[in-house]
Amino acid sequence: MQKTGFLHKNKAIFIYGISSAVLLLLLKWLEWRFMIVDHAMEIYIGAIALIFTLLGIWLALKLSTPKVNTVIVEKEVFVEKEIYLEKEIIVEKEIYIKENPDFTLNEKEIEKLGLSKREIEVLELMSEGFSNQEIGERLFVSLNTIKTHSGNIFVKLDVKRRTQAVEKAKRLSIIR
Amino acid sequence: MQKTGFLHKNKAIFIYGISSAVLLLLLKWLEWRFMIVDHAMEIYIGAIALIFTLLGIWLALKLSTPKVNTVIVEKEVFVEKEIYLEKEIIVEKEIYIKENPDFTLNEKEIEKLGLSKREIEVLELMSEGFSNQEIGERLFVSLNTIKTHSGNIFVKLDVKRRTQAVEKAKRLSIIR
DNA sequence: TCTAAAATCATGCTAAAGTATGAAGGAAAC
DNA sequence: GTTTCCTTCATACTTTAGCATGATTTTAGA
Repeated sequence: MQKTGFLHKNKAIFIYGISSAVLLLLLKWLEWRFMIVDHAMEIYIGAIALIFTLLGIWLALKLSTPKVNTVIVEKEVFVEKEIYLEKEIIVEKEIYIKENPDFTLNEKEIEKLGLSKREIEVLELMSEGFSNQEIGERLFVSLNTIKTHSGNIFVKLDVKRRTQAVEKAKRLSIIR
Repeated sequence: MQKTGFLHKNKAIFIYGISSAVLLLLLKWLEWRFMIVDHAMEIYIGAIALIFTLLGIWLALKLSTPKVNTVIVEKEVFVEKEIYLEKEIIVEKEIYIKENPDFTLNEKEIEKLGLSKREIEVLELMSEGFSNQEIGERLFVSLNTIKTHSGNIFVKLDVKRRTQAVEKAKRLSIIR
């Protein structure tokens, strides 16, 4: 998994390495054919050039890779679902994103903003795309109540619209 | 278009190829010049080793640096101020949230849904919490145009509201 | 060059969202 | 026992969002 990933990511480098090797061989062959210079010397030089190029590449990658590895946090995983229907093989690949596994609720932020339990509930349903009416139905309260809640949420989050509220709440890890 | 794209993408490789060719010519010349000198060989080999090592490092860094850049994108969230009055020590903590580093745009999904470039743009601004009016101003088009776009987006995404559209688009990796 | 898709804009309308204000019951804090 | 905050609900109003429909202009592909 990691090796293939490495190969894939550094494809250009390997392509270069291989192509330069091929080119060197070609040049060697041409030299051999026309007997211009001493072969042993040329092969020696070529080998050194190639080896030290690869050494340089290896060195650079070895020294720079750790940086990348420490920063990468794998968040998304794709799950593919295939549906086969009778004779006609309809393959529908629906791709979902798994929920962020390393989500930690930012309770400190909630407290700082002064958001109540109920407001968080409303916020969560908002983020799932429910209308105020639907949220009210789910929480068994009236539309007006949800409007009041959402209004208070906007004030506390210092935003103007629900879309902004959701964006900010997610950014602050108040909701998933 | 494709050829230029290839050239552009592998620019570093071609630059490297050309420069190494030039270097080889230079070394060739040096070889002829110092053929008589005793320690020419050692110097020659050493120079080649050094130069090709450096070139290898340069090549590797050139090709791997962009990956590093895309990984460490950070977004400012808020500034937390803790003020201690007794000792008059003011501590400022800046807290950031990392943007998802391994986001890959799901172009297959975009194509399947038939979303146009402009619609994606509108979708992105929507996800940032902008109103239709504001989106229109940012894209230099009228409110009505954005309404048309957003309507088309909802149909294509099979949703009823903008909040749902944003939620689904994020889930499908159509937007960040 | 012709054509289909994309992008633009408009009007009229309905639905939903958001604002402002007030009020009342209940629980926890002081 | 009063105060404070949370939750609930209401009314009235403004703004924004969304729907349906039609039309024009660009743009890009066959």
